[in-house]
Amino acid sequence: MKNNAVILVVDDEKPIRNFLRVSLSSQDYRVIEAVDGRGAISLSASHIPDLIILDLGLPDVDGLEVLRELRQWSSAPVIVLSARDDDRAKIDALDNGADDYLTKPFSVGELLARVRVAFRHVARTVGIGSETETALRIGPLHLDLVKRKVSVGEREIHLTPTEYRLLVHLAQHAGRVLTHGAILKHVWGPSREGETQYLRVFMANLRRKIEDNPAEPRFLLTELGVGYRLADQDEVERFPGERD
Amino acid sequence: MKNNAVILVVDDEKPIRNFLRVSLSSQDYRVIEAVDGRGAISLSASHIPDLIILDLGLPDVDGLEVLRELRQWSSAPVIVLSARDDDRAKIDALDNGADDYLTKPFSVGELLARVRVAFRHVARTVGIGSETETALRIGPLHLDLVKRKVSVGEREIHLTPTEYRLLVHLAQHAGRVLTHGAILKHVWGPSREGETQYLRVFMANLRRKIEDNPAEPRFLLTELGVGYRLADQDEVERFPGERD
DNA sequence: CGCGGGCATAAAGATCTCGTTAATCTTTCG
DNA sequence: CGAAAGATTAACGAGATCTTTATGCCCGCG
Repeated sequence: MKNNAVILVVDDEKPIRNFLRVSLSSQDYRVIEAVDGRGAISLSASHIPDLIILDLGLPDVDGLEVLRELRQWSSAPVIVLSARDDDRAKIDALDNGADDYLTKPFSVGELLARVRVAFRHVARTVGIGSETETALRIGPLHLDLVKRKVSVGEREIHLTPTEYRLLVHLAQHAGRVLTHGAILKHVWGPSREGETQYLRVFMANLRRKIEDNPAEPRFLLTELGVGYRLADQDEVERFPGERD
Repeated sequence: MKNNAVILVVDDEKPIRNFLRVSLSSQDYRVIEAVDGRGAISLSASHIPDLIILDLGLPDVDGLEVLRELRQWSSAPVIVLSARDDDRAKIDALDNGADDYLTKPFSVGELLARVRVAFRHVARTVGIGSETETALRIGPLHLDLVKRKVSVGEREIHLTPTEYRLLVHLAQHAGRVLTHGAILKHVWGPSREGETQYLRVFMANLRRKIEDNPAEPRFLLTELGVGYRLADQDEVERFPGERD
């Protein structure tokens, strides 16, 4: 299966954008592009990229400002590119929410390696003890965050990008109730907070795909008037009937 | 505020170790040191550092080998230092489990900033996985505010949004008498203050759900002419008939 | 002994929320 | 370019929840 991760490239220089697009696409990343700060913010809000590559030298807004703005609601990793090689610039960027800092000119190989590191971090979830896992399991439901694959028991499930983001978000907070607003903000971006109807449609779709009996969900539970909750391990195990 | 994180510095050159020790200690990190690969592995195993700063040019073992070894069982972030500035070296290190790569000579400020980034990543992953303490317990009555779950003994109780708000409000003031007006204002908003009858209906519903014998409540006590009170720990532990 | 205030409970609407379907755009991909 | 997949929007029935009303109980007081 393809790597459906979406990467937002923010740079005002066309050659660099082209260069990055080609390099990233060749690794099966999906690339979207912005040429300035405002575009970066609005694209982030509308497309919810999984990673952002941000040139600090933007024509309209200060790159750091973009970074701070993004960090208000997005937790996607940000790799900063910059021509400036001085300490101050690096420290400022890193302390304002950047996850990495690369000085131009940089090599594609290094950039791709650092992108892989960033995704490794995202996929990292705490498992038993101090071991880290790149997968989530709730009873027979299994999410592989690296391969972006979902399965119930032995059955592999195909999810659309939005469905996947939604399920991962729920799974990372398994057992907890998430309000409609919180889910919408994280999965659809801050502009769609309030569009509860989206959520209902997607929950219905998800249930159809991962529940044996969508009318009586075992995993995707409704908290009426509040939001949704993915059952945690204990809850799922109480219902016999399927091996895992 | 003390920062008790333990950082393992692995470098064969004493001046660099000294330099790092001073820089890191000044930020209240606790520093332990190893001069070669074998020492690094054994110190990691015995002291379980929270972060590792690893020079790749070690006298005994190849740095990459150390990295791979560590990654078998440790998930502590590793920041690699190296004199080599070529792509191949960086990519190899990053793909073998390093979280960051700094070329010597580097600035303290940048190193510290990258250390902060690494800890930010750790904090995020453990934050999600760890259990939170926000729970209230009054005898067998248990409220988990994070999961939004209520149980009496082993029995889970389903509450409607309003019932839940009401119970939480009472529980947060367990043992104290709350007037009708105060409860109404908090749970329904200021406009409904005065509608005491609401409250009676909801108290009856709550009692039916959480009391063994709603006619002789153990938890939800009526203060005649004043308001209601949730029994505190001590009261509940006595036998129901024994009050007063 | 009857009365009235404060309370508990039940039950009948009224209202809100959810799940589902289906139609319509939009984007992706061959 | 056309087909297919995915996202958005609108509509509606079913069910849960909230509000309102009605009724009966307990108890102190005249």
